[in-house]
Amino acid sequence: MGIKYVVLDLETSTKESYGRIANPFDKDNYIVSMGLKYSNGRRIKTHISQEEAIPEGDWLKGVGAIVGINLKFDLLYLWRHPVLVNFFKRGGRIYDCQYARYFITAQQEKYASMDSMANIYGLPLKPDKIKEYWKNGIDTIDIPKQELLDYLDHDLDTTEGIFKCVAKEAHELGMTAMIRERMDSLCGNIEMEFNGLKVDLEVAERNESKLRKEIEGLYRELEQYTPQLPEGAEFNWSSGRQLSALLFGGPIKYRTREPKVDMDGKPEYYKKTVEVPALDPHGNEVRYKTGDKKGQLKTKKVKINDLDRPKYKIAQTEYPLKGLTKPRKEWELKEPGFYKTGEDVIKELSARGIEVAKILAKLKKKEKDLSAFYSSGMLRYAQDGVIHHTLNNVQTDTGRLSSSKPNAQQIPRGNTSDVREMFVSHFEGGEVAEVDFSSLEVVIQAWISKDKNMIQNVNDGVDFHSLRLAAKLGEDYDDVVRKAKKEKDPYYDLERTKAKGFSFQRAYGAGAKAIAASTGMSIEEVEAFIEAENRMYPNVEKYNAWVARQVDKNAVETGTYINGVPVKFGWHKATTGTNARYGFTQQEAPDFMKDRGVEVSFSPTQMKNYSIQGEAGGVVSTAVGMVWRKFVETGNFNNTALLMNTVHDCIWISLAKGAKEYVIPEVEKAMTAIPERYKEVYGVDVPVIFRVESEVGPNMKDLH
DNA sequence: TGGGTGAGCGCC
DNA sequence: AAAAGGCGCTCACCCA
Repeated sequence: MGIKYVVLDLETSTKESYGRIANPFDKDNYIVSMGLKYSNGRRIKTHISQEEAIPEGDWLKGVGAIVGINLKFDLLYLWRHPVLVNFFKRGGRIYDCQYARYFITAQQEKYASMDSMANIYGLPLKPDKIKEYWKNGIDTIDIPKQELLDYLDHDLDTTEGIFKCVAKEAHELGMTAMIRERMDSLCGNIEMEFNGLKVDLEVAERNESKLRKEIEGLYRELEQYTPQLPEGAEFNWSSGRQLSALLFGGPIKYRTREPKVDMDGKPEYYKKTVEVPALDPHGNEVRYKTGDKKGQLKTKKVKINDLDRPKYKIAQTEYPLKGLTKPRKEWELKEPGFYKTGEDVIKELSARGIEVAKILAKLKKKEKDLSAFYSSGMLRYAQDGVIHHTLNNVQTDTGRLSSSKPNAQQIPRGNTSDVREMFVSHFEGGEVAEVDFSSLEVVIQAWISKDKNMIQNVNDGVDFHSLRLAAKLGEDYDDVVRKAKKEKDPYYDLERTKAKGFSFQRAYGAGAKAIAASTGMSIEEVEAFIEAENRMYPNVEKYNAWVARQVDKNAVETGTYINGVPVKFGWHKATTGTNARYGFTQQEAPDFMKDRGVEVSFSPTQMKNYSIQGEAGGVVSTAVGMVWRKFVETGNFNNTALLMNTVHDCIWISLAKGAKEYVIPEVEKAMTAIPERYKEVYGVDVPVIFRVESEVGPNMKDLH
């Protein structure tokens, strides 16, 4: 008879490094105590002071699932332990109560703690005493053994209690299957963090110094444009406000150090202590008459002004600049008199023929790369040439992952910078790969809206940008594709690019005005696109309206207020069979709504977007889970491949030489098997096809 | 000096 | 008629 589950909890040393508390990748951290509570009631507790921290033998024998809270933390300490590896190999699963709680609350409860959940479910809270030890900087190892083990017992019992409550709630909400899928995906994420991103430090260093030289060159070009400022002020090209003043006129604020003077106008100094001869009342030196120091000069200590260290005061001074051109009104910042100096603004100024703007455009991109992605940024997380990023699984409103310390989901794309060149294979002479879902958001939009035409178009593999253009122009799709893509007819090429901009923003729920503003199209032109879109895919609008109705129907007051009006929270369920939920909190209404007496409202753009983003996240999550299982089953393809990262619609893999031949097809097979998987897990028919594109290369920049 | 905020920008 | 979605990081700037 198998054991249904075991509750797992570790107490570890708590050294923080590389942005991680109790960093599992730090050689100095270790397991102090390990607790296991099996569903049959048996317990195992260890303590490093008396035995091995990890029990002997197969402590997961016959176990179905490991239960815990924020299991990623504990499992990273045990990730390559043979007992755990074998457990997964024979189909073992995990159940992270924090992750489950996140989903049953429509992603509203992020990082739910044991205490917060114990509170909700009426279970005993953690004893404060142990927390006090940690708070006072006591190492885990120095906490009295029995106290720590009692604490561990408490955690095991409470976790088990929480598990039962969360699982019950999930079941009642029809979310058991979805949560089960997500747990395999979480394992995939743990594997990715464990392996991390492998960095070629030589390439990193080379590219960084190249970038520094380029930036220096651009600064030299900027010199002739640097305004003359008074003594003590230095113009800072990376300050938005100073740039605004240079371009559009305004004050340069700067600090000066001025000598501090006393009430009489005399300069003040820091004091120093000196020894001076002690004098008798007549002003003569005094010598010791007896004792060890007999005959020596008597001295005393006095404080005098240290003339080397005058006191300064910091004064805030302003110097006005005339400006080079007129700003647009819409560029104005909250702080009056200052204007945006971002990419869009710089672009327009370049178009106006302002030379300095052209240099600035290049400089900004390079400075961003340097500060965010090289030694002062992302690269400082490299531990022995590996960046162990954190994939946050309980962070977003939509159920997507986020990444931090560092954020490995915002590394510049290969065509815009060299940053990706430093990311290489974990295997000597190996390769890296990125496998993407093709146009995932459009596929999901078609699926969740159940729009027949859109589904048809997705499955036919049409070029949506050309199709949208064709619909707008009232021309034949095939003609447009030919002219825009094959013949590269300048007009059609440009128009298709515009349609592309439209597509992305439409997926985010943007309105005509916003799309017009950012694409440079006229409002009429955008509206023509929207009309064509609504004619082609009528169900999308219907779906959006349905979402809004559901959210309204499920709305309850939150207990908070905006301008005295109660704020509501509403939600809707996914239409894909996952039973995922998407939650929305009312926000302060825009002015035109307020004019009609509406103070707070749900954001239509959020309501249009969350389920697209979230269900896409669900698909990727399922894929990561399946792919991870394949890696487990094959022992990382006999140790020739490693999962590295995932970025919303793709998976990154490290490959040994030659491994792509057998690894990539398996990954593609798993990712394109979403319909079969959803049928099996949720019992639903998925109407859309999932396509993937794989790219392989020596590094993440040069992929083909 | 350290925390919070806004702007800007990297990814999807 | 009317609302451009989700993240995390760095910098400048302000304030305590």
